Amino acid sequence: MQGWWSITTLFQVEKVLRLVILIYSIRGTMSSLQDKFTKYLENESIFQNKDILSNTYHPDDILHREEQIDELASILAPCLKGNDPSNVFVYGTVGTGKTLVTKHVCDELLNVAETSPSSLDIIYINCKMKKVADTEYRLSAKLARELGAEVPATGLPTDAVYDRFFEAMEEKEGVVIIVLDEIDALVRKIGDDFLYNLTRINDNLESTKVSLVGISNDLNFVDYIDARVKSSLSEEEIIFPPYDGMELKKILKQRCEEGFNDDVIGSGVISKCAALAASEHGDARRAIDLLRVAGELAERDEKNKVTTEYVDQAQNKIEKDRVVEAVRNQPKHSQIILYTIINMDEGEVHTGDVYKEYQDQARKAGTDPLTQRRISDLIAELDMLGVINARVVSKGRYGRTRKISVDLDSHITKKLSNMLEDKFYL
DNA sequence: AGTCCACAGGAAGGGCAGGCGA
DNA sequence: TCGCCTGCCCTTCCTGTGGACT
Repeated sequence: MQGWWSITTLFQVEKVLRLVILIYSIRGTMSSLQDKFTKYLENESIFQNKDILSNTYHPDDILHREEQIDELASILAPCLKGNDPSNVFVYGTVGTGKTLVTKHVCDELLNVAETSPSSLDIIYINCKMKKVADTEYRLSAKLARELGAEVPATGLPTDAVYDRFFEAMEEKEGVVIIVLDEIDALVRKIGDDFLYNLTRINDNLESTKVSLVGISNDLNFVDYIDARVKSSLSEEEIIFPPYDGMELKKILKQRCEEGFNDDVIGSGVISKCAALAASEHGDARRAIDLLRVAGELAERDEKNKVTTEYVDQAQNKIEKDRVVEAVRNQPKHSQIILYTIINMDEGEVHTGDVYKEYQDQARKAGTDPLTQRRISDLIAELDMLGVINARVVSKGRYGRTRKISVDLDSHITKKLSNMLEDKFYL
């Protein structure tokens, strides 16, 4: 028999102590969490109705878009008498109210159509949504499903899916309006053949009439589609100009009145949000985001007033969240490349240098490196995402390459680097 | 003016997984 | 079960590019 202070006993004592500490720390954390939640419940929220500050909220009164609403309504009105309206192409930069106005007019149309003799169906598709309109198969399957047909996620020949879509369309016996939001993304992914077929669909249908509403952020989009599609799609065009600072202020004021409690918004907050958003192409979505996030940050600090300092913090937070989320959703090798670029620490680097370094990092992460061709595409994708800045340059007889740099704040790159380091044990 | 470099980027196709229909 | 079809990720092969160098 060993003495009281034998090694085994010491280990046992240590284990018991660790357990006691763990229990106490868990109990401590739980009680502090409970305190936090209780305090949160006790504090009065600065928000009256936070949903109003969300981008999915549809206000009854859409400010500064009366002209566009009226125009779109006039174009689509013939469908109430069973006639096919002209195709419409709606365009304007991000956050100018295109989708909001289109949905608003469509909702009103459906309301009135309930009492009209002819049948009306409206299909709304956001072509930028992943797994929805990134292939011909998926888009035609989505349209067919919206019309009530059953189409499997894969397995059928594309022609068969087209057939089901046409059959479902024919069965409607009325007017169908197809709204394709972010239509430029659709064309970039699958070309304009599908769009051509859609614009010609009325030639092949007997009892149903179809009208297309295309919505695009890209003002030059129509320049790179087939001329026949262009003339057909752009029978009518509605342009959404960016909001100016004053218009944004009115929109924000409207949302503040309904979204926040009285006297919560400090002086200069609305003006600052409006000014920041106006400098980014008059983006109302951005302005509302800034306001909401500023409110959330103030509430987190247990303050009952949103000040301009919180708007600055909100601006940083939105940018940081956007980048981190975008990177988190990237494939493994894109993340390793980004980690490589961030840590090369040379300001601007070239594709060849990045590739050499990436090969080492990929092996460290326990994976086989991809080919340079594939990496070239992944670098281009990161550039498209706005995470890095990559521009093609010629170095004369030393070749053509991309100059790559990270175009982000140092605290964001640090956060990304740590996140990727932990993930891949680099 | 011609050559050369180091890629960019298009096209074609392989391999795999998932799903359908006979 | 098997053949066929899809999407996705990737490789291989190839042509094109633009400016420094000769």
